[in-house]
Amino acid sequence: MPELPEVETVRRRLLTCLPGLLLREVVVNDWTVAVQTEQELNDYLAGRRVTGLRRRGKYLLVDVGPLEGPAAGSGGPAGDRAGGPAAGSYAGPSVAIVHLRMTGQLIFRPQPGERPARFEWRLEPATTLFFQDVRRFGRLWALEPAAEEEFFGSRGMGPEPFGPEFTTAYLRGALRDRRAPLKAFLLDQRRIAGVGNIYADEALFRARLHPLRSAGSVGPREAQRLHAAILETLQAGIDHEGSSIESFIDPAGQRGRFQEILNVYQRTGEPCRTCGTIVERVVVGGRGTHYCPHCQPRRGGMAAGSRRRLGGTIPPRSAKPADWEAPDR
DNA sequence: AGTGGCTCCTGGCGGC
DNA sequence: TGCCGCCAGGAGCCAC
Repeated sequence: MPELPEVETVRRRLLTCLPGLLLREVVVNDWTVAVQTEQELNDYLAGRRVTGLRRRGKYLLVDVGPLEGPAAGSGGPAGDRAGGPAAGSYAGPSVAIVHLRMTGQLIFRPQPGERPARFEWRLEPATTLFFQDVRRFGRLWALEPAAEEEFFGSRGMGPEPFGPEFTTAYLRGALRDRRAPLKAFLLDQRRIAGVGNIYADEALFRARLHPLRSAGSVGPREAQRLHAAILETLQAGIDHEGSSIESFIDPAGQRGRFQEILNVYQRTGEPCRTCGTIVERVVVGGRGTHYCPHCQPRRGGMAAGSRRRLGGTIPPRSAKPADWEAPDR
């Protein structure tokens, strides 16, 4: 599932082929992914040249320049408005915002693939950017650059992990007095933008913190460890071009490699790579959560309800399998 | 305000 | 073999 490293991988790949191309037309084939009408999307995006690609948390932003061609000086594209807030005669630069959610894929190629594209960007010279999305959770928006701040502000997006705001001091302050489990805290985009289920589990393992510890129980040194672990885990994800656990592929059809070095995520019942203890799974906030009970001990305050979730007893440390060998480190 | 739970959505999988 | 029900999860929404 696309999280910050996967979206960053998509951004970097598109950066090699998309800028400079003219977006001729946006075609919407599935209205569940389009928040606006096709007309409005085209009012903002059609007839414009791609000027850049950015990322904000798990959102991909495609910048386009002002309207080009014969329509540019004549009050914008023709055609009846289909309703909703109108771009009208807007001819300035715009930004397209894409969220891949669970299974969204942006595929850059000349021909459609086997799966139906939820939307298509017809480009010049003749190529198309296809948006495929099995579960149809992905979304596309188009707006004026001036509306971008409001777009993210209304969602309460937290700081970028690699931005200047995300410091150890910020993290300590954000954790303070929160009773929610650490895992739920990391998934909350209002606290830190871009962390999802895979990288939350992996960051907590790296920081040696139990996912059910209440956020407020984390001490200053632990917060420092968590801060470093979040950055290291996300950077490792980017370096490995994302995790292809379910369906992630980048715009060139390449799979990521981060799943090959996962420590705990979806490794329930397998030995921890560090100590050999069997990796366990618990549900936190409705999300599958994986951890090593030895490397991520329960000491420190546990979030409300977590004792019951774990059955009220400390799980016994599992014996190392006979054929287990310590990995080279 | 903070927190937890439900919902959307569909392919894959286990159980019968 | 075929059918049924469950599971996966990002983010928005709602209830407490």
